[in-house]
Amino acid sequence: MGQQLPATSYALLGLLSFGQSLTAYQLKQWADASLRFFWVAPAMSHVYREAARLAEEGLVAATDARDGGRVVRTYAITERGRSTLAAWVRDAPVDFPVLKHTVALRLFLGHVVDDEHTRSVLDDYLAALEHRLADLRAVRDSLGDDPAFRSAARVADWGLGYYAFEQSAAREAASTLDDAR
Amino acid sequence: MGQQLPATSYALLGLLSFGQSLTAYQLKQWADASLRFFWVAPAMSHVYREAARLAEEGLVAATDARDGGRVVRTYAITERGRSTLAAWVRDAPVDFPVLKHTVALRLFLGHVVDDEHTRSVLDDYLAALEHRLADLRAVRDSLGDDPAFRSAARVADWGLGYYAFEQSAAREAASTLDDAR
DNA sequence: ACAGCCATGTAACTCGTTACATGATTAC
DNA sequence: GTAATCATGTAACGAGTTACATGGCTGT
Repeated sequence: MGQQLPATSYALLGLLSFGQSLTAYQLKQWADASLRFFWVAPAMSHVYREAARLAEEGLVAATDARDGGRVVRTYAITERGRSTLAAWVRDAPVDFPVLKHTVALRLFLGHVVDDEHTRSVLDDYLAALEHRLADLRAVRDSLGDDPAFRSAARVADWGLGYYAFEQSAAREAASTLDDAR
Repeated sequence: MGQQLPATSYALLGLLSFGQSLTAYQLKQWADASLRFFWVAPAMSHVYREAARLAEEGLVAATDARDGGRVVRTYAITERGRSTLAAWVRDAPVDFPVLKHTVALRLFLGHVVDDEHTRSVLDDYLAALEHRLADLRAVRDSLGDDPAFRSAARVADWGLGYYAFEQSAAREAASTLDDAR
């Protein structure tokens, strides 16, 4: 009956709160397609460990099914899981987002290299942003205005705004670099 | 001659690249005042460990001075440290920022609670943002337009823009919650 | 005298990663 | 047949945290 799980556990538990039962493998896929935009996408082995822990805590129920020659383990959220999750979403104190922004760190240390190098880091970042933005846009489109995914859609919109901001900030930083010459 | 250090090591090494020698304690203070806005602020004990490692690698040089009855260990970046840092800033592949955004996660899971609870999470977040923004604004002001801190100032501006974006995104999310009623 | 900050670390632990290992199913 | 994907895990490690422990200096 351990409480106060790490946030990643709640994140995975949360993926099971949308109604479907999922295998650890599928959980990882959903994490890559959704959590990744505002949270860390946990490694496969991490997902297996977390799923096992949630099952131990009784927050999810595991069902083994035989699919031909192999056994597939599927997880479903339990009543207790649902209420534990709700309590966390409702009552946890807000904690401030943590950013691990390597590009910003390298910009911060720009004085140790020539500006053209920093400039090219920003260009690479802008290219990477383009890809992420396309991925997220696809996710957002798939959510549509289905009321079941309204909360997810809100976060997707937030993410789209964030990426757009990152683009403009990177472009702005690049232009101040160009001005400096 | 270990290479490819974790980014946090480069971050701390980078704090020593601004010209001053610092104790581990001061390193922690500088990290809290600067890195914190776009990177994790490492725990005190973490800083001590990293400082020791950097010294072992020859990237920083430690000097012990006697200050009355106690010994104070001060770190300065070495030539090798400076070139290692520059090589990382210049040549490391861009890696995409990772966000650990608990508020977004809770918004994502909004369907498990009543909207008013999600709404209050957003309000708490807006209040926290206000504080952060004030802190960062003070940092930004202290940098002025001193050319020695031009790169740092660019990142501070980026951060200010980010917090402003977060405010507008949180307000927007809050207003779609209100509309839903 | 006492509080609060400066200063330095160690120990134990958790989170999260990469590497390793295995094997069944599906599509070409 | 063979490659890709589905599926499940273990082992070893590294990053980062909190708790613990110590003691000097500084201001009131």
